[in-house]
Amino acid sequence: MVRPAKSEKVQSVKKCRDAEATQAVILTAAEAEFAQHGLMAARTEAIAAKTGVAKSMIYYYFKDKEGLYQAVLERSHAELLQITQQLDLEDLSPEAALKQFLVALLDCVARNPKLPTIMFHEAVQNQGKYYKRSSSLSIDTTLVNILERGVTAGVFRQLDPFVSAINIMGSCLFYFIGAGNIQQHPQGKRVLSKAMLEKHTQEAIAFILAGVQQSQNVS
Amino acid sequence: MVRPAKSEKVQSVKKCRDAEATQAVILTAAEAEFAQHGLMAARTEAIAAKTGVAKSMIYYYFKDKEGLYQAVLERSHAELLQITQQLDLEDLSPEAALKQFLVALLDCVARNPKLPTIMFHEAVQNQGKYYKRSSSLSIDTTLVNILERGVTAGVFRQLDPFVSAINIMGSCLFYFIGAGNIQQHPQGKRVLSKAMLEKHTQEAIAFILAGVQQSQNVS
DNA sequence: AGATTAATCGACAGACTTGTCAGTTGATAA
DNA sequence: TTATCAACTGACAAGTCTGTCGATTAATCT
Repeated sequence: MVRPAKSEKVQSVKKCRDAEATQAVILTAAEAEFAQHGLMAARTEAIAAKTGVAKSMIYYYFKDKEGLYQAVLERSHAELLQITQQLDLEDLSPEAALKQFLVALLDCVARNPKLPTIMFHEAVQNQGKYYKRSSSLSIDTTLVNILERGVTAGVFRQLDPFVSAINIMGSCLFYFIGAGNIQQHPQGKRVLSKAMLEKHTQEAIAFILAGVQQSQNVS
Repeated sequence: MVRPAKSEKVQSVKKCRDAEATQAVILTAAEAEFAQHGLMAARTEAIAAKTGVAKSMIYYYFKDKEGLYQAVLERSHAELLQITQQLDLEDLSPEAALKQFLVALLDCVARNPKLPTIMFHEAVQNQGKYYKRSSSLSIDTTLVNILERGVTAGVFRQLDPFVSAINIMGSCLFYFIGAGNIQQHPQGKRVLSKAMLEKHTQEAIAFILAGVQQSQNVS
């Protein structure tokens, strides 16, 4: 789908009728709409209104609402998919692997804060119909594997890798899902501000690493 | 809203036309539909189809879709609200209070596994419009308070109570949000089976308690 | 400059949804 | 038994939403 450079000169002048730019703004607007409402409740008219281009452009470029939805899904998952795939954790200790994994995951979602919400909608409403099996599954199994290794090696406590993987993902992603709703920031900082995103990353990593280790005093 | 016993004899014979029973089945069907789709994407026709009664009954008893939605919200939050309010944690140590809180919360959502999903939809789609401020807020501040006490007392590590409260809630609730989507159970057990719910409760409590404590080896 | 094609728009047809209403049926009470 | 009323139904009016189509405009090529 890469457009062949139709002429040698790269014109950086802002074009009025730029197919790629139009598709991009539609995708961005659609991402916001789908993140908030999900596939069914999203309104193509609302998406069009946010872009400034006519509603028919959606159908011109993406066939129908479903096509647009899939495009949004693919675009927003691309980075996560790529990052988790190029992660090579086999040689690391379970603790180091877990930390590495969390850093990558949290960094990725901090840059795509709408991703968790989109994933949620997809999972709940469409029961993952639009996931062939790609991202979220592979990401989950990666985490399960790390946990299994750690338990076997005795460096993690006797946790259930499957359930714990879900709970860990919850610690990482829940923040973003609720973000739109949470008004009460600690000292007036916006939840998705750079400072708060960094804080959340730190907190989540510390919390999770502590959570998987042997607790010192079992009461 | 308690119906006054219209006659002394309590008739346990199954009535064909029972207003309360009809409302109850509508509410239950609506709970499922709203949990999966949220307010906008929920279809009154789909709700009616699940109940077996005519669609117009929804409007007869609940005025409109929004009225039904609010009724569902109130009914599904009632228990959580009541449980968290009658929790008296002031006199307990931070650890004991946290454990107590988690037991109550997890027990409640295990009995109402659709609640987290409904909360999620309400938060994301409607930005909490239908929460006056009731349940989820008070529950969150309760947890923040416990964490603050624990940090001040030095029994918890130097965590950010606000962010950590969200992450903890994520550990507790995320399991239920994804439940409909997760097929792969560890040994073939269904995610919402009694055994798995109990396992999740145990795992979440152990994970969270370990997560808030000082980690033994700070690498 | 004129022709060609891709990008864009606005209006609209068709389908789907909500909410209403007039009428029917079963329970209760006189 | 009959009257009355609440519970209930199916058909439909009105509104909303998706997706299409012919017309229009900007860029590109010759």
